[in-house]
Amino acid sequence: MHKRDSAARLDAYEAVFTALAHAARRRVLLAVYFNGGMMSAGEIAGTFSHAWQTTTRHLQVLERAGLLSCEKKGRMRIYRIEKKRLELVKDWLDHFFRKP
Amino acid sequence: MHKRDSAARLDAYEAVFTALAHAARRRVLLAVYFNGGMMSAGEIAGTFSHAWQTTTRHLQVLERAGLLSCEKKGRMRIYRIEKKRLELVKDWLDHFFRKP
DNA sequence: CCAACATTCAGCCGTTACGCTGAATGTTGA
DNA sequence: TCAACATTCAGCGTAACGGCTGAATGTTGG
Repeated sequence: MHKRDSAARLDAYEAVFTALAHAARRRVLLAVYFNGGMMSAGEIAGTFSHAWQTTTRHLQVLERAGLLSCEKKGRMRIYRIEKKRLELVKDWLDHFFRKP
Repeated sequence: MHKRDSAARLDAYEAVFTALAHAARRRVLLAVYFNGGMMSAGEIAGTFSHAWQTTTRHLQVLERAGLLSCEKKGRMRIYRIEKKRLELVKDWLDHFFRKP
């Protein structure tokens, strides 16, 4: 199980850091967070000037990375921020800041 | 000065998150850190299986992002980790974890 | 001075990222 | 039922990324 877990963790790092690499996706996370942690795809797309189809793809990247989860609510999709997943980044950083 | 500072900060985020987006570059930072914070380009390249010219480019990305600094020492180049710059990531994360 | 060495520079090349647009899907309200 | 709406899917072009290789640069020891 060790091997699997650490492999999974490596993939998780990969997904999370890749997701955070784009300014638009970082902005999405901030927007959702400061909107109370939940926002519909349309609201999110509305905060950007580029085509909402483009935002859709960013949302998918964030969801695949586990940084957003989404729930269908009628004809709209509500995205929720997954703060826990952001802690992966914290964990990685702690390699450098942890006291000996 | 406010405008300039915040613009610079945005660029800094961009550079840092982009640099961290690649597993090889994250590995470089960890390697340097656990080697006492300093390592020559050759030593770093030695920890990878791909051509060292490829590592060179990764090192440049990290240096441009301010995550590594480098000092010429004779015929070798010593890279030092810039922990302070890593704190930018911490700062960004704190948006989500700061107590109200 | 010169050969060996440490490293970078320049350019090729296949793959992926990200913007766009034009459908398609699925849901709601009248 | 049907039109309006919210959202995603599929495909296209361009630009960037990351691997490679073949030089070029600069430094050292003998």
